[in-house]
Amino acid sequence: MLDIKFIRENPELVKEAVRKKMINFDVDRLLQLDQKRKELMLSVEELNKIKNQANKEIQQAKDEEARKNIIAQMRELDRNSDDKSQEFKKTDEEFQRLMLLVPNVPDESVPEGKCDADNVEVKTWGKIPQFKFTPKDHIQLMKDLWLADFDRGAKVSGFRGYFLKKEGLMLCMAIWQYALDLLMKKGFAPMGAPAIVKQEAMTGTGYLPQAKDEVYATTDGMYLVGTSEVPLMSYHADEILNEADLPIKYAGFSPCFRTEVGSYGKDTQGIFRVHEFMKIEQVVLCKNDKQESVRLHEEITKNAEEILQGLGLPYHVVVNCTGDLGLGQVKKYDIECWVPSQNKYRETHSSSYFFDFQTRRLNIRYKNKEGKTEFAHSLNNTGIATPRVLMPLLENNQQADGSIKIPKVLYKYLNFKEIRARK
RNA sequence: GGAGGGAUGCCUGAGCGGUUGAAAGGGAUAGUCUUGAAAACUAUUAUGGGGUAACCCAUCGGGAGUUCGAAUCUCCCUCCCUCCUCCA
Repeated sequence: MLDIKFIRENPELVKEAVRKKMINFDVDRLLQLDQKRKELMLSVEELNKIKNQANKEIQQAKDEEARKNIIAQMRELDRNSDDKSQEFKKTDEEFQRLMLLVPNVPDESVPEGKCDADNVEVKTWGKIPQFKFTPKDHIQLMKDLWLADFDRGAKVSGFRGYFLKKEGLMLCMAIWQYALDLLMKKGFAPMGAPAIVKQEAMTGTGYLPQAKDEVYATTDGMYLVGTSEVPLMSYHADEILNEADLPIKYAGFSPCFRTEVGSYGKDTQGIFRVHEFMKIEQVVLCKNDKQESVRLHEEITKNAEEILQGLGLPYHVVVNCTGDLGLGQVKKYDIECWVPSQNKYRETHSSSYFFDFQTRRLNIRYKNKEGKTEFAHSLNNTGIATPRVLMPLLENNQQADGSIKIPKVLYKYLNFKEIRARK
C-alpha cells in the first residue's frame, strides 16, 4: 500500500506505474474518492463535535425539562448525521478497497517491458557444461535413478503430483541444511513458519486481493501460503520495532502451495512447477531508507548466488522488467539456473524489495533515533527451493554412465557422493 | 469437539453508563540535588486524522447494536488461559 499523501502529490508517477506494470487501475477515480472521503469525514466530525457538546450539556442540565429539550434537538440532529455517516462509511470502504490495488512505483533502473521475455540479463556465472553424450532431462534421470515417482504422484495427488524417493528426498534435505547453514552464517535467524495463515497475512503481503486465484484456501477460511515470506512478514505485524534491532533477517522454512492457475500447459512434467514444495526464504526488515533497501537487495541476491556457486550450478541474473513485477515490488532480480535439457536458464530464485508497501499493509513500524515511528522497509529472496533446484542440479551433474555427481558442499550432510544407476 | 475465565496505554493493573483518553504502580526521558553514581524530589511520557494555531475528531482485541451518551450493557467474531475430550 502506498501513502495516500504520496499518491495525491505524485499522481503522474502512480499512473506511470500502473501503465508500466500493465495493471488495470484508475488513479483519478481513487483521487476523486479520496477528495469525497475527506469532505465527508469533515462533516461527520463536525456533527460529532456538536453531539459531543450537546451530551455535555445534558449532563449539566439543571432540570428534567432542559434535559428533554436538548435530547429532542439531538434526535433531530441524528437523522441528518446518520445519512452522512452511512455515506462516509460506504465511501471509506470503497477507498480502502482501491488503496489495496494501487501498485508500487518501479525503480528508475527497471527496464520497461511486458513479460519475462523482456527481462534483461545483468550477470552470468559458471560454465555451461558440454556433454560428450546425449544428456537426459531431469525427469528421465529421476525415473532412472528412482529419485521420484511421478505416475503414482499423479495417482495419489493428481496433476503435478509427485513422490520424492530415496536419494531424491535425502538430497533435498541435504540442500536445506546446506542453505540454512550458509544463511545462518550471514546472520539470518532460522524460522519454521506456519503455512496455514489468516487472510490478514495474505493481504498484508500483497497476495490478496490481487492474486486470489493463485492461492489455496482451506474449508475454514484460512489460506495456504505460497512462500514463508507471508507468515514471516506477518510475524511483526502491528509491532513497533527498535531501529537498533534493524535489519532483521530471517531464513524461513516452510512448505509452499501454489495453484498454478494460468500456468496450464507450462512445465507440466517433472518437478519444476508443482503445487507443493519446500522453500528456505530470506526475509529482511530494514529502516526506511532507499539506500539501505538497495544495499540489502544486492546482499540477499549475493547470498542466493553464493548458495548456487557452492552447488556449482551455472546461472545468470536478470533484472525483471516492469511488466514482470508484482504489485508491491520496486525492483526484482530473478536468478535462473542453466537447464541443459531445455538449453536455457530457468528461474530458481526471485529477489525483490518493496520499500514500505508491505509494512504499511501490515503496520510494521520502528522507532527511529529521533523517537519518531516510521514504517520499516521489507525485502525477500529465495534461499533455496526444492525440488525445483534438483532440475538444474541433476541435469548439470549427470555423467556419461547415467550417474549423478553430488556437489562437495553437500558431502557433510549425506552418506553418498554420487547417485548410481539401479539395475 | 464440550464447559468456564479473560483481552484496557511501553509493562503490571483499576475502572458506578456521563469532565475517564482513561486511576495507581513500574519503566523510560529530562531537570533539581551530587565530585560522580544511587536515592529522593519535580516534570514529561499512546496512536492516527484535520487545522498556521487555539483546538477538534477517532481509538480501551475486532465488528454490529441498545442509549441523548458505552472502556462500562447486548450480540457476533478473533485471540489467550483453565478443565474435560481427542491426538502426531
